[in-house]
Amino acid sequence: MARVPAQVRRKQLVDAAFRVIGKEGFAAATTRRICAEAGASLAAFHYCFDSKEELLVELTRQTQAELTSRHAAEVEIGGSVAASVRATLRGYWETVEEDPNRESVLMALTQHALHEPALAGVAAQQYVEYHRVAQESLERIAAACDVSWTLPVEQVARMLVVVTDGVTLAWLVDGDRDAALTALDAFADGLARFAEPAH
Amino acid sequence: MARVPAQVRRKQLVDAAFRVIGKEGFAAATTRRICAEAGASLAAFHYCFDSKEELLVELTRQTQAELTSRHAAEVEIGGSVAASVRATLRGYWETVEEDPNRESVLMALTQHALHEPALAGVAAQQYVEYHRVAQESLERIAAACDVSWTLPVEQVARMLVVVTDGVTLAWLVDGDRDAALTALDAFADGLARFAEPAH
DNA sequence: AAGCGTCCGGGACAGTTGACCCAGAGCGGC
DNA sequence: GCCGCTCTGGGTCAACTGTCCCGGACGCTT
Repeated sequence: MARVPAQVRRKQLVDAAFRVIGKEGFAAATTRRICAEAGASLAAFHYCFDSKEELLVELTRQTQAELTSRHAAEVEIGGSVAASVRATLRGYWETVEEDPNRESVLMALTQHALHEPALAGVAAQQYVEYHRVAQESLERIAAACDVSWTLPVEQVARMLVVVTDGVTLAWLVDGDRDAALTALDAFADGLARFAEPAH
Repeated sequence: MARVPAQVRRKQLVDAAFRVIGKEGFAAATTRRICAEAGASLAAFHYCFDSKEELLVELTRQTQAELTSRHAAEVEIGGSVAASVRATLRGYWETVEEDPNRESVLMALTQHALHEPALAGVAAQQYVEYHRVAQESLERIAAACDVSWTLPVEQVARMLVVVTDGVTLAWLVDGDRDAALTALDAFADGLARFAEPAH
């Protein structure tokens, strides 16, 4: 087997875990399965990580970081508020379709974190981050379209996250892409009505 | 140990599994842990169920049945559309708060089902059922308030489910009850705007 | 070429898991 | 009483889990 620096090996293992969970579910992500996917040995695993838990924490952080970094990517904003919200939501959807497993993995990790004290903080922080990114998007929209939100912006941000999570969950279950996009657009219109011309 | 008819034992085991998953997560739901919670022996388990999987299927069905039966419970409808949608969503929220674990369990089961061919159908059907119940509620509202939906009702139904799922998921993670209720109300107002006076 | 820290291979460990088995206890009907 | 069905106790099984260890291979520095 190739000789690889520990830090590179770490990333290989994290990526392998991501693939395994996405393809076969959280329960399938045993140390052996992950190592096989990464083309590494068990010894390499425990050389790089003190425990499986440590791998999981790293995986959660990395997956979340990837997601929010894409969210932050620029989407064309301007014109009507509805169009801007729509573009934002569609931007999110692109990241989902780009790697359909990412959301599946994130849900599994969240689910796991709810009952694992060591991960609880990570999951909660993950959500704080989501809300922050959503809020930023909304503030950019308000500035670009010269409107203000009739509800506290944190509240609209939470609604945005609710929509993305809910739509994604439904899509994971029934795989109805068209319905997901339609719902996303309709919600965009709905949310846009919480904006009024800035005075 | 008490001598119990097999059918009663089945229900005891299903209920026990529900409690274990709710309290300690899906991974903790081993046959032994479930039996301990139910006060039964492993032999009793395999006398009642051919396999653990069978227990899981039964659990999914039962949990889902409980949920939808509560949904169908009457909520005061009438007055404005917004008030009716709000009452509907708040009715849902009551069932969540009544047993906070139910949603947690349902999410775990859904997550599990996504990667377990034997359960895949169950999860998908569960969602079909949700949409059906949501659609019924919307149609009752339309009739009671003498309005019609400006979007296909199946579409609004999906949005309703998206909202409940999304709000619930966020709440499971951060436990912010007030934010959940606020979001629910705001979404109710938003959804109500997809109604127009019947002509 | 020698030495040394970094990394890996294979094997082993104790613990846990789902599943199973069989002898026998309880209880209703004959 | 006895029979037969339903249920239970305790034990066993192979498979799998996360973790650990030790000897040795690599490749850089000197």
